[in-house]
Order: sequence, then C-alpha cells, then structure tokens
Amino acid sequence: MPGRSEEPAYKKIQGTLRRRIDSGQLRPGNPVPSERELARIHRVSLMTARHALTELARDGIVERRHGAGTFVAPPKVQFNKLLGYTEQMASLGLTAHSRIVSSAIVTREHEISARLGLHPSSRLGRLERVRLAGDEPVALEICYWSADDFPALIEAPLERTSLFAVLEHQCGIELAYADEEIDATDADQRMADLLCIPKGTPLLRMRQLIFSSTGRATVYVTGFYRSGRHTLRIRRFR
Amino acid sequence: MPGRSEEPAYKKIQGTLRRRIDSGQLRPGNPVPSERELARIHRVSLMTARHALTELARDGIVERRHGAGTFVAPPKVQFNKLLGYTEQMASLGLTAHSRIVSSAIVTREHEISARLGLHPSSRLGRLERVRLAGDEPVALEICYWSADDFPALIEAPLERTSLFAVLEHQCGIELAYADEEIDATDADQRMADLLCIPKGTPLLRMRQLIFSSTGRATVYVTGFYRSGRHTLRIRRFR
DNA sequence: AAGTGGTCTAGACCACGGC
DNA sequence: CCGTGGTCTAGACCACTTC
Repeated sequence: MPGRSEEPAYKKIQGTLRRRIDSGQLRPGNPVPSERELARIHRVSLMTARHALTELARDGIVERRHGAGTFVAPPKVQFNKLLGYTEQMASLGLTAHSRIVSSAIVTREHEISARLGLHPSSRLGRLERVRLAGDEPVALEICYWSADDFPALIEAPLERTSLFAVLEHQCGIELAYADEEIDATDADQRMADLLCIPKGTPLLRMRQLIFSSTGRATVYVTGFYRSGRHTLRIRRFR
Repeated sequence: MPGRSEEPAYKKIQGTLRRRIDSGQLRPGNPVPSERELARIHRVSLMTARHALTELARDGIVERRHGAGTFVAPPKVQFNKLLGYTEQMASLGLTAHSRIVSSAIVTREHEISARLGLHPSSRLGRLERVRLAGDEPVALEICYWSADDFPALIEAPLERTSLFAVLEHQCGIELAYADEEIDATDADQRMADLLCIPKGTPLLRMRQLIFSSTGRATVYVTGFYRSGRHTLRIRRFR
C-alpha cells in the first residue's frame, strides 16, 4: 500500500523525526521510537520503518545501538560542509557584507573555461568582491560562471545576497560539492591595497570548482583570505 | 535461510563483486549484474541482493542508474583521505625522507595535553622533523603524543619510517580520522633556517588532531608546508 | 525475559531508461 | 516494450543489551 507518486513513506517518517529533533522536542541522546513502534504508528512494514532509521543513521542524525535502541546523535559540528561565505558568517551569527570591486563579462580566461567544461573562449561572468567583517576587509573572492547559462547572475544584488542563494533559488541549481585546492601565498600590491594590508602578508588561497547535483561544474571561485582572520576546519577520514 | 553466524549473505555478494572489480575483470563503466540476477545467482531474495548493491553504491564502488542498471564507478581520486606524509609521497611515486631536528619528552605543553585529552602536565613525546623532497627541505612537522601510552615511539627510526606506520603496526592503533585547522602564516627566523627559505615566506599551516578508531585523540601534529610545493586537495559536500 | 537492531524471505507494484 | 532500480509488505529468526 505505498502512497503512489507521493513522497515515499520512509521519507515521511524521516521528516517527522527530523522535525521533532530540530524543534528540540527530541534532544541529543534521547531514544527515538523503535523500528517496531514506527512501523505501528505509521502503519508500514518493519522494513520500511527500518529503512527510514538506517538512512537517518547514515546521515548522522541518529545513532543505532544494537540491542539497545536508536538515539538522537549529538549535535554535529558542521565539518567539511560546503558553505558560501555568507552562510559561513551566518552560522557564526555574523552578517557578511561585500564590496563589488569589478563585475564584467570576460572571454579570454581559457583555463577557467576549461575547468568549467566550456569552450576555451566562452563568455564568462566574472565578479570580484571584497568581503568585509564590520568595516574591515578580510577576504577577496573572484567568481567565474558561464555567462550564457546564467545571464541573470551579473545583475543580481551580490553586495548583500549570497551567490549560493541566487544560484539555488533564482537559477534552480542544486549545488552538491566542490573540489578545492588550498595553499598559502602572499599579497601582491593590488590585493594589499584592496584588503588594506601590507604587501607580502600571507594569505590562505582557496580555489573551488563547485559542482551541481547533476555533476556539472557550475562556478569557479578563487578566494584569498587574510591569515589570522580565517581558519579552514575540516575532518578527514582514513 | 540466512547462513547463521557466518558472514551475512549481502557481504558475501559484495565480496565477490569487489574482487571482480579489484582484479580488473569488471572495469569502470561496466555493468554489474542486476539485483534480480544477483538474487538468482546467490539464491537470496531480491531485498538481500539489493542491500548488497545499495551499500556498495554508498561506498562509491558502484553507481546506480534508475532504469538503466548498476555500473562500476570510475576510479576514485582519493580526495580527503587522511594520509601521513610518507604515504602521500608514496602515492605520488616518491620516497619521503626526514631529518629529525629534535626529539624529547616535554611536560609543559598544557594546551596540547588538553587537546589530547590528557592531564595538563602530562609527559608528551615531541618529535620535530624536516621533510625532504630529494635534498631540499619542504616542510616542518612537529608531532606530540602521550609518552606514557606510547613509550616506544620516541625510539622508533622515524627518519625513514612513517609515524602512521609505527602507530598502526607497532602500537596496534587503528587511526580513523583527523580534525584539522588550516591557515596561512609566514616563516619566522628559525623555520626559515630549517627550511632554507627567506624569513617571511608564506607557509601553509596545518594542525591535525588525529583520532583512533576508538575515538581517542592519539597524536597532535603541526605542519608548516612551503607554498608552491604543497597544495591541499579536498572535496567538500553541501 | 523482554525489547532492540541485524539479517532475510518471497513476493508486489511503480517509475525510469533504452531500444 | 522489457529490464532496470525504487519502494513496500508481512512476516521470520538471530544477536545483542538491559533489566
């Protein structure tokens, strides 16, 4: 009796549990209903209830203990999650502002076109922004995208809205992951001027190629982050 | 008819498929047998064959395409894997050498003791090594560990063997993951001398707290990596 | 002993992809 | 169209934890 062409039953069960966890009604360490209880409550078979819990466990929402039960997992440190700068600031309780340094269509960035899977001389949108913490400039970010595929992006009010938000809500793109190259460099004269720091100051450089859920390279971002102001936190597994 | 107290049927199925993939008999892009075929061949129910494939897909071994079939996934770039320096070099076909700068037991590194979950004034092993590529120094790494729990480590021939290898094979520790903080800094006079670079050269700094599979913080490593010689590659998901 | 998650059966219908 | 994976049923026994 699967509710055909609706949301699958196991996802509905996950939804009810996620809501109870998000609302604080179920707190970390609390037991969630057992497979058998969920099956009874939602009038599904044991395998379906089980599927719901197994997936939640895989996503780290709950923890399963053989013989004991299923419990709300401790609050997750958001390691390794792909976030836009605006989102990262928001997660720290801060508001991100930007100053747009330049905004243009370029056609001669052959290497970046190649990384985005486009013809070498494609038309690319290029946006250069200084990121501010309060009044102080702390980072320089340069984004590239296909100007033909996302013509609206160059018009967007990116001083205060997130590039990620525009892509996901205006352009209907679902961002999925990024391949990143991280190294250290130092400020040249232009960066030094833009960031109001001495030339030669060390910077964390992060180059991201951001992919949509369809596996398409969508945006290329190069960021320069002032040392002392930025630490990248990740968790790596063996 | 589950073969009781043996290996679960779905794991046996995974094993046969993994072996065929590892041996090259099944190559990336090749279809693997469908759920129904596997169920028939291994004389299990559809759900069990399905479980085997679903888990392999979750681990990135195969890719499932709705309506089309299940296929061997392309060879994985080892993004984001926790590797020791020696192992990283080996994966690039190079041999890592080290020069031990200092090696001692220290008792006053309170903050590092705390990070390792030890008493503030615990006895810590401290090893400082310059990493070499050919004859050229390219990185400085300082490791800390509990001298009481791993007394053998300070005696190990760490000029040419990997710290990871000693921990895993000599000490019986299974390393599982690391929480890392990455930022940019510049070389002070001492680092400049050790790495044979000008003072002030930008360096990629990586601080790792490495955990065992039991969740215990085992080693703390601070590394300084010459820019231009090192890029950290990671993949982050949304 | 009672309750939990882990594995498994033998079927079913649906949605999707390629021919 | 047929074969694929995606979802689902209504049970079963086992292994484990808690009491």
